[in-house]
Amino acid sequence: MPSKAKPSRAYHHGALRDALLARGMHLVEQENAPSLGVRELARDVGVTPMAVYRHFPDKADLMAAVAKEGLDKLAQEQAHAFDEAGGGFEGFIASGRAYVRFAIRHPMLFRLILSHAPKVDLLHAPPKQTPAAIRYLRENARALAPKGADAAQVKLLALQAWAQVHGLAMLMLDGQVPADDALIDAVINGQGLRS
Amino acid sequence: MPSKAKPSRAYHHGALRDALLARGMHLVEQENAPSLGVRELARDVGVTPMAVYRHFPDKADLMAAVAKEGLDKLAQEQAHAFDEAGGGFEGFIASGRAYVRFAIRHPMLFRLILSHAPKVDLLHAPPKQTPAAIRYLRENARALAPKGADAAQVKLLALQAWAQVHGLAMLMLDGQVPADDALIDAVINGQGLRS
DNA sequence: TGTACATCAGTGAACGCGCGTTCACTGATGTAC
DNA sequence: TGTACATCAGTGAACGCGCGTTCACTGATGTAC
Repeated sequence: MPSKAKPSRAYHHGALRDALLARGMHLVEQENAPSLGVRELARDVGVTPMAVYRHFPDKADLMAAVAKEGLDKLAQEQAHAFDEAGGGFEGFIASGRAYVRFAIRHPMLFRLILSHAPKVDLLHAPPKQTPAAIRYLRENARALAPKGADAAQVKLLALQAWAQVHGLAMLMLDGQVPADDALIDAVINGQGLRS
Repeated sequence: MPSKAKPSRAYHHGALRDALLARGMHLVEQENAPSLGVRELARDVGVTPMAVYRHFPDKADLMAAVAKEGLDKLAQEQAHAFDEAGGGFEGFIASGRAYVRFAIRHPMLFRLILSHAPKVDLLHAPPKQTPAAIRYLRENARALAPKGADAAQVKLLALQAWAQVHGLAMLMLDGQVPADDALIDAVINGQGLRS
């Protein structure tokens, strides 16, 4: 009883959409290729390339969806690191370290997030429109800003912190700086190296 | 008098190599595509794709050559900004600003430099092996480090400065932060925004 | 409860594209005798 | 000084690949009467 033609409708109710996103996340977390392909993803899920187009208008839209999930995951990991460190300044440092480590562990996803996630004007966008990761960064900056700092100063502090960890992450991703945990700590908390 | 077959040997003595590099730089400075293609470059220079392979073993080697030139150019612009600002701390700030502006003005070249230029371990490589841009960064850090700082602390300071400006550059390139001159200054010199 | 039919998520084949790279070649240049 | 020849920088055509996307279709599912 050979089944030449596979039965269609293996997924119901947008379940294939979920599967595409889940496998997409998985691939993008594991690989370090320049980009995730529509055909590649379809192959991985076990479906025709065209099936993807039932759920996403085009490749860019699919990428944006994966990037959004990735951004949420990054925010979660940062929040977790913050809590585990007991919050406060130590928590802030820990969340920065989590950011860099996330980038190193998932280079392709990290780049995807930066290139495809919704752009946010950190300095002017209202809180409602910012993704969790950014809102989180801002809140931390506000809590740690010197007393009497105005809103603009807080936002600038947040941006400086972001630029610092982001730059370190990118330099390590591009192999310009060794991806060394001790080095991450040293750069982020500003203390000199012990060696 | 139609000339069907173009005369070969239009370039002499590695002149085509120079032309390829020059036009490659030009293209890579102007465009913002993900990558420069062998065929694209050959087309631009007015030569068969295969002619490129007389001078470069493969695409990666060609890219590395362009990246190296780009890195030198970046270093020159930084040095120029440093001198124009009168050196010292102001010069250091100015060279950081020049770094970010270079990235914004030449996104593709900047990315190419980061991905294809020779990797350098900023913290451990001997000066002879470091490109001018990195040596320059180190010298600045040394000059500005607090008195009594040891070598490791100076190198860490250099890395922190690099991460700061590099992160800002990347965030602006990816559209996560507006590419605003006032913002660059504010982030780099650490003062609060005036607005 | 049974039947007719619209919906819609999938298939399978193909298009057109540009890429990096290979192969065999051509014809001008420089050199040795 | 003239001729024979090796060198070598280019040409032109083709290969094989994977991509995003189109088109026409099929067949199972859910719904209305």
